[in-house]
Amino acid sequence: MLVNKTYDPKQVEQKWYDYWEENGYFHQEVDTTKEPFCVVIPPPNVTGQLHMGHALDNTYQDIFVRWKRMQGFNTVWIPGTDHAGIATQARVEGHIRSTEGKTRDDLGREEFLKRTWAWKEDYGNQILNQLKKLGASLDWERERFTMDEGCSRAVREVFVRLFEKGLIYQGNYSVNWCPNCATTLSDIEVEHEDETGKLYHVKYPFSDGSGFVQIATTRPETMLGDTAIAVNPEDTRYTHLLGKTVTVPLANREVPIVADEYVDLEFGTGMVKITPAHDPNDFEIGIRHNLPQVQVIGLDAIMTEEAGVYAGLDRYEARERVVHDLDELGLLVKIEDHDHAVGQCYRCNTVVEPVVSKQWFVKMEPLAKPAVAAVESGEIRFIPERFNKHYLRWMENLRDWCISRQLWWGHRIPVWYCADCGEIFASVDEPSQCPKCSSAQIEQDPDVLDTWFSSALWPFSTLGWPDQTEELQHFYPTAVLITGFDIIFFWVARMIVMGYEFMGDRPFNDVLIHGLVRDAQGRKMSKSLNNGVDPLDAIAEYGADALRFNLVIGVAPGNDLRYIPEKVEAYRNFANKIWNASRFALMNLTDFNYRQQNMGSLELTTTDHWILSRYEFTAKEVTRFLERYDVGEGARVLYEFLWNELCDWYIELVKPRLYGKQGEDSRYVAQYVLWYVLKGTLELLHPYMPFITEEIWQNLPHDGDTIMLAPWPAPTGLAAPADEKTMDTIMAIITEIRTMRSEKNVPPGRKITAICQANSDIQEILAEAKLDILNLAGLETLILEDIGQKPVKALSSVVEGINIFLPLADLVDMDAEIQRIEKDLQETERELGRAQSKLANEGFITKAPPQVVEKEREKVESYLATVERLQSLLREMQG
RNA sequence: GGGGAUUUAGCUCAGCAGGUUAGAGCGCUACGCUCACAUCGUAGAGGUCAUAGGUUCGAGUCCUACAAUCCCCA
Repeated sequence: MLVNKTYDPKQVEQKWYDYWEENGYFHQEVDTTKEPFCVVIPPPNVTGQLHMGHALDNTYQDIFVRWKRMQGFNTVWIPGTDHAGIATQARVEGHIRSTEGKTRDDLGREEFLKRTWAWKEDYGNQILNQLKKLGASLDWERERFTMDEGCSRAVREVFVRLFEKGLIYQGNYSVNWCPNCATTLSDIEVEHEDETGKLYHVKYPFSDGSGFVQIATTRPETMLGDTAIAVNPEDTRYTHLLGKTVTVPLANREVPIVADEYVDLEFGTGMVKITPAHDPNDFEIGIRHNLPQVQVIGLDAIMTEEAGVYAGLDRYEARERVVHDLDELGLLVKIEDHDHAVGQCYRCNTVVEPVVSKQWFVKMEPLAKPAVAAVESGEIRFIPERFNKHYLRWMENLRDWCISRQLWWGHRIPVWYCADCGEIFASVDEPSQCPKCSSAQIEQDPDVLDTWFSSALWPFSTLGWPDQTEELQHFYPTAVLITGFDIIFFWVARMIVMGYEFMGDRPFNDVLIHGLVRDAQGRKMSKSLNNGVDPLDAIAEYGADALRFNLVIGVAPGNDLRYIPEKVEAYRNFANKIWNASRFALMNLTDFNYRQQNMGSLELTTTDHWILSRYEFTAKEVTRFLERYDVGEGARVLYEFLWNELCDWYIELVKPRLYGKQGEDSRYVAQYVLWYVLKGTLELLHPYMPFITEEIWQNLPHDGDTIMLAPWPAPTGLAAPADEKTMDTIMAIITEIRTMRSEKNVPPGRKITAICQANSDIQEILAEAKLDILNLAGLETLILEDIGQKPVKALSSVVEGINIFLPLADLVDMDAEIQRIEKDLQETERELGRAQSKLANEGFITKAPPQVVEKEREKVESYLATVERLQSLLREMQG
C-alpha cells in the first residue's frame, strides 16, 4: 500500500536498484533462441564524475535497453570505463605534485604507473556507481576497462596486424604538440579558435643588397627557423625574383625564394616565409623544395639553441623580443590587427605547437573505404539522418592518424627496437629477443597509444575479441550506439573503421546522436563558467525518474536542451500525480482479484471502452515512437494520456462505480478496467521512469517478480472509435456546463439544473451518461428533451448542435447573453464557411483522401446544426 | 570560405506520413483545501508558426531565396 500523500523518491529508488541487482535482472547470458539486443556504453573517463551529458546519454540507453528487455530480446548493456590517457595522467601527476612535491620523473615510469593504477582503483568506480543512482540497468557482470587484460590484448593484436599489413607506419612529420601535456595530439584533438592577433609586416633584405621583400606573418618568432620565402608560381609580380636569395633578419640565414602553389596570392603581399619545422603547411612545402628544417622552439615551448640570442626564452617572450629587435633594425614595416584561428589542445587549451617529430601513424585511406561505404549504403544509419553527411564529409578528407603519445598511462606501443641489428618489430606478446638476429638487446618503444585507439575496438573488445566467444557471435554487431555529436570523429568513425577491418562487419546497426545539455540561459555547461548542474544533486532534489523524464521529453532527436529546474519540478509533479492516482486505485482495489473474471466476460460501459481504446492507442504510439528513436514524443504521449485522460476523466467518471453506487458487478468491472489500464500504463512508462513504476507495480495485483521483466504491452484489439466519439460529446457537454458556471461564478458547491435539447439518438446517449454528467458538471437535475423553445430566464449555449440551458434566473443578463451567443455564432459560421469552401472545391473532393473529405462533411453537418440552434436562440432572445 | 542546425504563446520547447478551430510545461487571470493528489482541481487570457516567393485541392509541415542566431569543418 502506498501510504505517503506525496511521492518520496528517496524511500524507493535505492531499494529497487538493490533488488534488481541482487536478483540478477540486469544480467543475461547468451541465449541464441532469442533475438539479441546489445548496447555498449560510451565508456566514461575512469576518473571522471557524472555530469548532465552522461545522465542524458545513459538515460537514452537505459530507455531502449529496458524497453527491449521487456519485449523479450536477449538484452545486454555492457558497462565500462576508459583509461583516458592524458586526463588521468595529468590528474595523478597533479596529485603527486601537490601531496609529495614530486614529478613523474622523480618517481620513474614503473612507480608512477603503480600509483596511477592505485588511483584508478580508488576513484575508478565512482562514475559507474553514480550511474546506478540514475537507474541504469547495466549488466555489471560484464564490466570492462580499456586497459584490462582482454582489452589490452585486443589493442596489441590490432596494432600488430595493422603493422604487419603496413597500415601502421613510423615517420618524421609535422605533428601537433601540446607543450603543457607534453605529448603529440592527433589533428582532431586540436581545436581551432578564432583570436584577434597581430599581423607583422617585415622586410627581408636581398642577399645581394639590392633591396627588400616584404612579408606578413602572425608568428614572427618562427622567422628564426625560416628556410625559404615562397610565392605563387602564377604570381607575375614576383616571377623575376625566383632563384634570388634573401637573408633572414636576426637569423642571418641566406634562403631561396621558391615558387609553390600553396601560397595565396591575396594574403598579405603574396609572399610568405617558410618555416618547415613549425608549420604543417610549410613542412609540406619544405619537403617539396627540399628545404632544411630548423627547430627554434623546443618541446617545452622554450626557444632552442638554434634561436641564437633568443635561446631560453618562452615563445611569447621571444616574439616580443624579435619584434622589438626588428623595429630597431628598421625592418618592421607595420603591425595590423588580424583575426586568425589558433590551434589549442582540447584537454588543456594550451596553444599547440606544430613540431617535426618521429611518430607512429595509421594509414587511413584503405581502412576508411568500407567505413564510408557502410554509411553511404545505409548499412549503418545515423539518427537524425543529417549526421550521415557530417560523418561522410570528414571521412572523405581523412588524414593519417598520429597514434603515439608521449605519456606513460596507456597501452605501450608493442614495438621493439633491436640495439644490435636495428630491426624494428611488433609483437603481441613480450619478446625476449630480436626475431632477426636473436639479440637480447631489445628495447620497447617508450610511447603509448592514443586512448581513442583502444576505444575504437570497444564494440568487439568488450565481447571478447580476439577470442571467438559466443558473446561475440551472438551480440556483434551491437544494436545501437547512443552518443553525442561531439565524438563522431573521435570515436564513432574509428569504431566503424576498426569494426570492418577486424570483424568484417559494422559495429552497430544504428547510431543515435543526441545534443548537449545546456544551462537555463542556453550556455554550454562548463567548469570555467561554473554553471554545471550535478545530476546527483538533481536526483536528490527531484528523484531520478523526474530527472530522466525531464531530459528526454519535448526534445527532438539530435537537438540540444536546456536544463531548467522548474521543468524538472514539473516532472516531479508528474511522478506525484502518478503516485496519487495509484494510491486512489489501490484504495479501491483492496478486495479485487483479477482472476475472478477476465476482460472478455466483463460488461464494459462506454466509459470503459473509451479508456481502453485510448490506452490501446497510447501503447501503440509509445511503441511506434520508440521504434523510430523518437523518445521525446513517446514521453509526451504517456504524460498526456496519464494526466489528461486517465486522471482527469476516467478516474473521476468511475468513482461512483468504485464506491459501489451502481452495484457490485459494475464495481468489479470498474476495478478491473482501472487496474488493467493503470498497470499497462506503468509498464509503458517503466523505461522512462523505472523506480516509481516498479514501486507501484509491486503494490498492484500482478504476475511476475519485477516490472523490468513484465511483457511489453501488446495491442489486444481494444480500439473503440464509436465509444471515443460518444465520450467526446459527453465530455464536451460537461466542459460547456462548467464553462458557463465559471463565467457566471456559480459556486462549485451549488448544484443546479441543466436542460439539454437534442435529437433522440443523442438523448439516448446522454440518458446513459446522466450520472456522469450530474457528477462532473455539478448538477442536481439533468432534463433531456426534444429540440424546442428556450426556457425563459436561462443561460444558453450550443455544443455540437445540442442546446444547453441553465435556468438560473438570478444570473441572466440578457445583453451579455445575446453578446455571447452572437460571438459563438460568428465563430461557428467562420468555421462552417471554411469547411464548406473546402467541400465546394472540386480539387479537394477528387484529390483528397476519402476519409478527409468525410471528416469535413461531418464538420459541416455539426456546424450547420449548431448555427441553426444559435440563430433560433438569438431570435427568441431578441424577439 | 564550405557544410549543417535553429527561428512556433511572455519564457523553454513539441508538432510524428502536408488534411486539428496550431499544442505542452512554466508564468499570468478568476474561482476552489470536493474523502487520490494544493507537487492539486475547474475555467480562462495569450500565437498573421522569422520574412518573401513557389509547389499542392490543401503548407507550421515540402521547395527556393533572404535575414538573424548557433554549431562543425577549412
